[in-house]
Amino acid sequence: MTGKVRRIAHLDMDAFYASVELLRYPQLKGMPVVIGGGRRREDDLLARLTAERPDEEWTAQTLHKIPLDFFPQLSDYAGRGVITTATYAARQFGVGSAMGLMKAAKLCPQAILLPVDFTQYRHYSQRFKSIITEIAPVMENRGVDEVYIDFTDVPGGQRQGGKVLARLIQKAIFDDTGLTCSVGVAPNKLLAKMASEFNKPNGIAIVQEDDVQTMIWPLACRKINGIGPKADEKLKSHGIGTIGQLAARDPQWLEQSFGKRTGAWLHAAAHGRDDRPVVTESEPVSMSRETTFDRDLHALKDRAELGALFTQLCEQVALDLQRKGYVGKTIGIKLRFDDFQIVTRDHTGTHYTADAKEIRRLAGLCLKRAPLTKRLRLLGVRVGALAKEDEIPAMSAAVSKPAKPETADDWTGQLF
DNA sequence: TCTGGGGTCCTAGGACCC
DNA sequence: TCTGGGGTCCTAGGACCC
Repeated sequence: MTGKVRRIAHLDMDAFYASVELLRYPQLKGMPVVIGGGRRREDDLLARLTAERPDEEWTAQTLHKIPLDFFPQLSDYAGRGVITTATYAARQFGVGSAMGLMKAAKLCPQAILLPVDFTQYRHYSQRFKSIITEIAPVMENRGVDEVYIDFTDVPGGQRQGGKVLARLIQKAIFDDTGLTCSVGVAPNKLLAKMASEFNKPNGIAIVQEDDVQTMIWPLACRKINGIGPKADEKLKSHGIGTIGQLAARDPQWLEQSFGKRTGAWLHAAAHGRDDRPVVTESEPVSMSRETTFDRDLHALKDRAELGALFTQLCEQVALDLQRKGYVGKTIGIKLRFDDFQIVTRDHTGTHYTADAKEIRRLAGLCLKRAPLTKRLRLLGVRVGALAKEDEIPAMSAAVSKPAKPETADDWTGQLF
């Protein structure tokens, strides 16, 4: 028997949000459907339902019972927002993730627009992940619909390069949830991630060390997880379009052009090298809440509205922290102006807190340091430098002194 | 009628300490 | 009256990912 080799899988649920919605509304099968529009859409829906079907009581918890004919077609929708997921039928029309709803409406006006229902998606997320860990315990979370799995020491994980185990997991997930996924198995996370895209949907792809030249080098650099639009553009400006072209460049030249660290990483990635482990546990670094307004707001003219929203965001972040048992030391704000410029301000305090009023007070101080001449499109509140509530570092043991009430006047009370 | 929300990590300069 | 490094923390911005 030959020795074990490292086998890492990347598993990606197919059109996850949309597929979960299809479980709820099977009659949508084969039809173009997009999910998106943000949370406010839920509120709008609830308001409409309450108005138009008053005989039933509608809350966020009963949202999943909304009759299908309540949802608009894209052509009837007027509002801000982007697509989170599109069904494969909708993708045929060229619509896809992160596309603005207005643009999508032009490409596929007949698509049904469903609001996001995170509660439901989280439920299915936990289900498919627990199925995986029962079979292969070393799993790393990559958001709600993706994981890495270490196949190396799992029984059967070496057979046919991982194909047998991948198929077993696929089947177990489908039998339990009715959802399909795509799996790539390779010597490391970098290659596994790329491989999982090869045979979507409901596919499996196996990449071996020797396959890098034939299977990876023809791909665009953008397929490397970590090369985004900016890096891709820069690579193209140097005549580098494919991973093979990147691999052919002198590593010294890469380090000179992209910086020591990035250059070395680019070189390694292009050769399919990556030794990052599969990490099963991690602590959160920050928690935040942000919201894009229905219309751009003015710091002074819309002061009351902004002040109320600001307080609400602080309360939501505080609740998130408390629910998960965290406290934080750095409080920050984020503003997006009407021209899409983003500004952040933060402040690291002397003690940890998860108290809404204290967060509100410190975020208010941050706000006073931010420029507020342009109209605002988005407002966010963030708490960072987190610690577990029951494991606060001894040096700064003082926790969340409740904020003084006088702070309430806030929203730029100082300005102008 | 362009462009969500929640994250992580990196960089770079300045403060401050030894 | 001159001129060090190294290390860490903080802040702001930006790239990138799901």
